[in-house]
Amino acid sequence: MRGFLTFQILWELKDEPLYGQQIADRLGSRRGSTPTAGTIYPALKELKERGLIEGKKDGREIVYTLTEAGQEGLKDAARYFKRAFGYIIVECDETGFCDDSC
Amino acid sequence: MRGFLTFQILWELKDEPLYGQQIADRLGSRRGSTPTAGTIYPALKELKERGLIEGKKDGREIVYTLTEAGQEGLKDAARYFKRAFGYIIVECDETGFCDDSC
DNA sequence: TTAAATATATCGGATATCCAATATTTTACT
DNA sequence: AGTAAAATATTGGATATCCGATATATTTAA
Repeated sequence: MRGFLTFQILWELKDEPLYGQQIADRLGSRRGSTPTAGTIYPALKELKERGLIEGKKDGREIVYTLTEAGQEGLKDAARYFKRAFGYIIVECDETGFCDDSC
Repeated sequence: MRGFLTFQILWELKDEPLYGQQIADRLGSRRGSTPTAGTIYPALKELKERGLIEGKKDGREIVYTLTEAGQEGLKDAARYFKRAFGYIIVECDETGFCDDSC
């Protein structure tokens, strides 16, 4: 997995199919700022070309789902992500370091 | 905070001073591959120029510590990181999705 | 006091990331 | 049908990221 954007897209598709704008909106609610069209569609295109997601046209939307390879890829990426960065989240919670109180 | 590298460097310095190679080795043990000299030293230089860390020469090593601004910056970055990506770690743990058993 | 090892430093370049701007397609509404 | 809105798509470019190669300085060991 290269970037966090594609990883996070796969993650959002883990449990339910979504179309482009929905994905962008969800990432926006996580990150604080919503990825623009120029960000999200090239990322979806790349994931499709790599065979990790597939899109099905539904009206004016294209609904994406994980392929078999996408589920495997997501699993690998999630394991890596957890191993590489999980300790930060854990330590945040355990020590209260991330609490944004005054 | 821009990248995850600088964020992770600050995080490693949170509790104890470290010098460059130590930082690289720690990130290596987290990530699986150790950042090279061409990666770690420019990153340290940038953090120093932004006033987030300061280095003190100790023999042939330069031991870095967080500045006041660095602690604040780390706190902000950690909060963002947790909000943007923490749910992935949490869900990994709760659902067992990241378990790398067969 | 050389020689090897360790740590730091910098430069060039390949690749990744992401956005603004623009365009096209499709649907919804009148 | 005609218009507005929504979703998708693409391009160009600015910036970030990171490594390989190379170089310098310091320490340790022979």
